[in-house]
Amino acid sequence: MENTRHTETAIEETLRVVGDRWSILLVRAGLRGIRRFDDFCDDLGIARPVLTERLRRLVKFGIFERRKYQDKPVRYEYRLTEAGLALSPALVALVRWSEEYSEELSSDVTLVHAPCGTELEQAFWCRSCQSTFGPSAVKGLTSGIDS
Amino acid sequence: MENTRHTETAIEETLRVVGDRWSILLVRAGLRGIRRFDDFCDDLGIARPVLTERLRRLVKFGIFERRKYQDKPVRYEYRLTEAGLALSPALVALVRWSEEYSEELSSDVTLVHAPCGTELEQAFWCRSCQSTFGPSAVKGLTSGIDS
DNA sequence: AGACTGAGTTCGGAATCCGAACTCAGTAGT
DNA sequence: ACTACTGAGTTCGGATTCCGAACTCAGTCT
Repeated sequence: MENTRHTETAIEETLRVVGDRWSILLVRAGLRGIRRFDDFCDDLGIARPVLTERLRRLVKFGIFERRKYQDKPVRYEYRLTEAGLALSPALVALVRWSEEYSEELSSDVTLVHAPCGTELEQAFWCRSCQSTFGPSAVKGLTSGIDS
Repeated sequence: MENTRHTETAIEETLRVVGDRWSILLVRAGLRGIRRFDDFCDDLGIARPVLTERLRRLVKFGIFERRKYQDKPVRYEYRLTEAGLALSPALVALVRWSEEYSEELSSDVTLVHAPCGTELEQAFWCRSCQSTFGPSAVKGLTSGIDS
């Protein structure tokens, strides 16, 4: 059995940035087109000081970009960067999980394939095999899951 | 523009369970085969009282199962349930994101397609079109993202 | 002049987090 | 029988983070 002691892996690092109660929600709000401080604030119900700090951090890590959109009174808005948009697969995975496993509470918008309206599934894609596959065929993720 | 006021959507609910600094890491440890209290504890470096509370919560929400594995001194371990395993796509998405966008720090194990060893990609799958597609073709996720 | 807007800051108190030390039942060694 | 050890937690006090409510500050609108 190999030893994976505490060398601060990449996901650990990532989750230190994005793994709190608000960050993913902020990304989602960003995807929904929200850009301004007050809008984030009352869409999510996040406390203002926390929002300030969270946005600053997400900007620092390149997930949002703070952009001036007006001069007269200087005003800034927050937009997702490419890296921020790239979090959408993770978000989709979470949305799908909640649809499937969180019985309680209102169901969200069901995600569909835009061209045809079919509910989507999520898969991994192997470029060289030209095929899709599920989590159990991913090496490096699990180890010794039986029952 | 529609109004998505505060009706506590499914992801919000989900992130209240899983969206803290430790829960996803615990799921990942579970996937790596870790099951016992002390092992979680020193694999992740999480404080004991926090681990206790977190595991209790994850059990309550059906992500882990607390199972007795010994009687003499009664001992319990924690195993991922089906719902817990179903979080792996989200985890994979995060791992892939960190590989791609978190330059700093040691890179993790690269995830590969087990049969052939090719680095995997993640995609959405439309059963009716029999094709894969990316986030931009998902309706219900974004709205008005331009640049 | 007075009210309003947007993007924050500044409070004080409440909830969480942390590490270190302790508990408790049983087992192993001498 | 005495001591040490194991695993799964609890109990502490102190540090950090969170929260809502109220405030600021520049500029605009009426």
